Amino acid sequence: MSLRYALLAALHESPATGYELTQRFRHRLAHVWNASHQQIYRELGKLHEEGLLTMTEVPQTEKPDRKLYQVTAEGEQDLRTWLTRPQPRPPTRDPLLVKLFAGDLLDLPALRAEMERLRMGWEQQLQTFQAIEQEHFSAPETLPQHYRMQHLALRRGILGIQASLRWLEEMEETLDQDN
Amino acid sequence: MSLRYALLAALHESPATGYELTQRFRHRLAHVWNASHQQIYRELGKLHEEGLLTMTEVPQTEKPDRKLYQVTAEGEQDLRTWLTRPQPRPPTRDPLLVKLFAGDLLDLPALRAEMERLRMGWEQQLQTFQAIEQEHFSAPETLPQHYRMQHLALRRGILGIQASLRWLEEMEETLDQDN
DNA sequence: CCTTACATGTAACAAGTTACATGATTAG
DNA sequence: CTAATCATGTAACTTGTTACATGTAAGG
Repeated sequence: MSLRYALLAALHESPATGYELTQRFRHRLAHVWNASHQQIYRELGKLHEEGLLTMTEVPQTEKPDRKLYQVTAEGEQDLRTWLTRPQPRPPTRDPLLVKLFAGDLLDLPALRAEMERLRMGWEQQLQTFQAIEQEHFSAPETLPQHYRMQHLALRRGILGIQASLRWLEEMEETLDQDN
Repeated sequence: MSLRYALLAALHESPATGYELTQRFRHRLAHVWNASHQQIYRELGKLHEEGLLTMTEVPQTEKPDRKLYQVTAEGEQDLRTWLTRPQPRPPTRDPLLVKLFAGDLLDLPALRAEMERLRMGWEQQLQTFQAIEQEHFSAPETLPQHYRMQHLALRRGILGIQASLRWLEEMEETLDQDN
């Protein structure tokens, strides 16, 4: 349900094509809402049908035409209404934690390898996030509300990853004791 | 895909009915893998068809018969194999973070109210988790591996919530500056 | 030569949600 | 009288994933 509102919010920031939105979701929105290009194109189609978006075809030579979407007044109103409604918090579904419940069936070397891969991934993502923070949000007080809110979303990502890394350390300690 | 393995792991711990599994998922597995009773019954049916579980009907008077499921050798092997394969980390999809990207359309009073509700929910869950930790995991070194792994999953939940609460504080500060 | 970026999709399937259905017993 | 616990499900729908499809241009 939230995908449509994520799209409306992203398009409210600035009009875009499905392709551009896919990039935004992959990069700036990776720590907020995940969506593949298939989902995005499908949802854009629906939103357009329902009159929440306008679509303008921008012809190109030698490439498929770009389809530029913008939020309509109705779309903005829909988003506004959604924003006032309390949203459920996302359910937890983590395959790695599932593994921990398999007890003695666990393959410890494989688990350690997986943890190591995870750690590298998280550390890299943390660096990316911190670089963005330095570049765009180094003086938060001076920023307009719009950007401060985005900064808060990024902070969430950073704090989450830091907690994950601390947890990994705890895990490694426990596994070392076990041996 | 992981739901089936969560079920196999839970049933490996001890055989159970769909109803009992639903309770476990709601309580002990809430911070690991979420699933509703409909999903659980459906998946148990499939797993049984595929021969990964055996099912024994236990007659009861005046109530529907209980269907007790147990993992077969094949099921255990399937779980073992899955455990050695690296799993993707769960994608992020958080409606509250989506809201932060709506910029000037955000309804700040509604946001504050939502944060307050969230905070209460998290604090309560944290207390629950910490109570479980004290009761079952106060001397982690002395526990068998099986329980130590479950403790690690719980630690993940605790660290995650603590990070969430710290983030909420940051948010409140920012909103207060804004006014 | 191969991959990445650009730019759009369709089709089939798997997973997750919401609503509905039944029926006894116990606790407040 | 009402709600919760026990115990099972079906049906319809929405969301998310995976695989396939097309075609150019630029960079290493």
